[in-house]
Amino acid sequence: MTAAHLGVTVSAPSPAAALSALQGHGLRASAARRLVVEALYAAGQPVTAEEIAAGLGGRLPTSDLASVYRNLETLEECGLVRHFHVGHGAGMYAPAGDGRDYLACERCSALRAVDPESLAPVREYLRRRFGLDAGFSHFPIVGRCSDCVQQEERA
Amino acid sequence: MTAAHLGVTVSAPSPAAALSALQGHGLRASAARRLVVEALYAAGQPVTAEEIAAGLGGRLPTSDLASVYRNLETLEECGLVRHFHVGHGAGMYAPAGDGRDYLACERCSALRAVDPESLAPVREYLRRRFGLDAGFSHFPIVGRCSDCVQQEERA
DNA sequence: TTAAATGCAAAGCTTTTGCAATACT
DNA sequence: AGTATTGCAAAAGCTTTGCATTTAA
Repeated sequence: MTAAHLGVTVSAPSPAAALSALQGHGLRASAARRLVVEALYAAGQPVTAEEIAAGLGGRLPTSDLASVYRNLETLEECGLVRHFHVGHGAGMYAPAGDGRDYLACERCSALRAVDPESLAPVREYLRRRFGLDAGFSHFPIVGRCSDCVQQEERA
Repeated sequence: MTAAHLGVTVSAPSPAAALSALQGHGLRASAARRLVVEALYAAGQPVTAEEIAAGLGGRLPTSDLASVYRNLETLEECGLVRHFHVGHGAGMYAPAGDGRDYLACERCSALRAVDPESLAPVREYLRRRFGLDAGFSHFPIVGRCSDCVQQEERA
């Protein structure tokens, strides 16, 4: 059972801290891993494995996509990374413990970061009414964002 | 712009009615289409394209998977079928206008049908607080069902 | 030194597409 | 008859896996 499977989240405040944490788990801080970690922090928002492998579009060195996936999985098992799924596209990855939840637009794919506390009433309602424990961290709420709703009203 | 794209839902009460509706759209009621429609109604719950193509595991004739996908799309464009996505797996298809929403368990994959009205407070909250128009019909709410929560508490 | 990690290639899974053959109207 | 639809095969998009080679500790 891994950290991620236990729901443990290790809030690493920086790439260096994340790599130290990795080594604390007996894992190596390889170049490929450094790249993944740096990309996640540099992006400032959730990114896909593909974007990481591409060095965030040139800002960082590139890496092999399969290795990126393997390293994201490793980092997630250590509680340093989390990922979630939105719509049909590729999975989105972010540093764990970023203290954010996301709302996704199914039309324009926009991601809106929100305070997890602001979803507490929803979680509470679902728990009480259905016994459903919805975290929204792995499968965020998907809908149409206000911009898209307005656009559709005009049309 | 198709019926489905307009958000129009044509509640066909039976396979025969659905096929009539199809013909009303100038489309043909082919054998392959009949199979898809009958499978959707016979299943009584959302099913995957693969399950339809397999004739619901022997209960019905089989069909080509690519044709099933094409026919599901056609039916959806006529407002006769809807589909939604749960977790990582394949898309789930059901007759449109079944008057149900679903809650999904991310652990055991169970689908729980609920009265759409029972999610109104959640929709209302999301709309007011975030301007998010969440229908939950294409991307249902995902969480851990009560059974799985209990199991985890014991462990 | 040596086990962990990488890079490449190939495969898996769901869904889509091209196209000649078929079947509905 | 004429066109919508089918079935098959191939490909696309995301992710995982096998394996020989490299590299961190």
